[in-house]
Amino acid sequence: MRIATWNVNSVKTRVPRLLPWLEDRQPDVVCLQETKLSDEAFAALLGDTLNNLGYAFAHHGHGQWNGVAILSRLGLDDVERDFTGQPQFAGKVEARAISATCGAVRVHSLYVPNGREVGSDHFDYKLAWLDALAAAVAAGPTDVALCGDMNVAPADADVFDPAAYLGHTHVTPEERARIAAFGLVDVVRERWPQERVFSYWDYRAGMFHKDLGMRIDLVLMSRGVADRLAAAWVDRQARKGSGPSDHAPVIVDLDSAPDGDIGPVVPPPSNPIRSGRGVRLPQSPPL
DNA sequence: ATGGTTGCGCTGCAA
Repeated sequence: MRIATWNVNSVKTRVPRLLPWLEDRQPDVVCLQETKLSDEAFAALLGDTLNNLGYAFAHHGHGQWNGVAILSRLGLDDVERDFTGQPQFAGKVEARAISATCGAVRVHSLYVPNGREVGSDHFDYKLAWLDALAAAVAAGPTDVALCGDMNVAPADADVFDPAAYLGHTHVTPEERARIAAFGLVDVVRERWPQERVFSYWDYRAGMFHKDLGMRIDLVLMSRGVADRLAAAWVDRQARKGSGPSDHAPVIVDLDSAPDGDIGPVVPPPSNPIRSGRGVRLPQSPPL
């Protein structure tokens, strides 16, 4: 089971990158963020194409800003738009969260508020949003994957220069405490504990070329799901070339569930992180 | 090449 998450920064603009990427990477479940479309526009743009590729999909968007989706060819059940207690901003619940059950895992596609400036109304909104999400997830199924643009770098190693971010959002103790409070496994960092691995690079000033980025697109899994990990990596190829998003996809492969309800039963390896079993693409270093 | 970029949507804001 291959799960991917990608902030595409406008799915309409990104169609020429998204469709070849789906063909190349063959993800079973895809979480998209910043689609910037209404549900109707998303269905009109991609509905037939996705169905022909074997994906069911659920989209949640109001157009122009935000917008999230889940694509799945392993089932897409009990779709929920927003989450219980989701805070509003400027009097509105924004389209930043959608969840569904795919292959016995409760999958969330999330676009956490940016926060803008530390101490701003938007920053308070970000913290409240993460608190409410944690409560909602805790009340839900045990086997869970939070996927998306969390807009938080969990540790100093997740930014190119911690000093450059002092006083900025994405790195404050308050934001990092919210990520830790989920009590979930950050699977890319667990798999690559010492590597320089980013998922976002500003478009400006040649930041990607110089590999000056941040790791803010995360896959956070409950322990039982993370124990099935076969691979976890950032697909930097998707950030290269013409017309990329400013974010790269994160791709996670899971071995079959112990109950064998997805494909053949495979006993869990004694060390699933290092075994490399089930890898369908080379475990290239994240650079 | 005297250059912070891109997307949305039409003016400047959000990221």
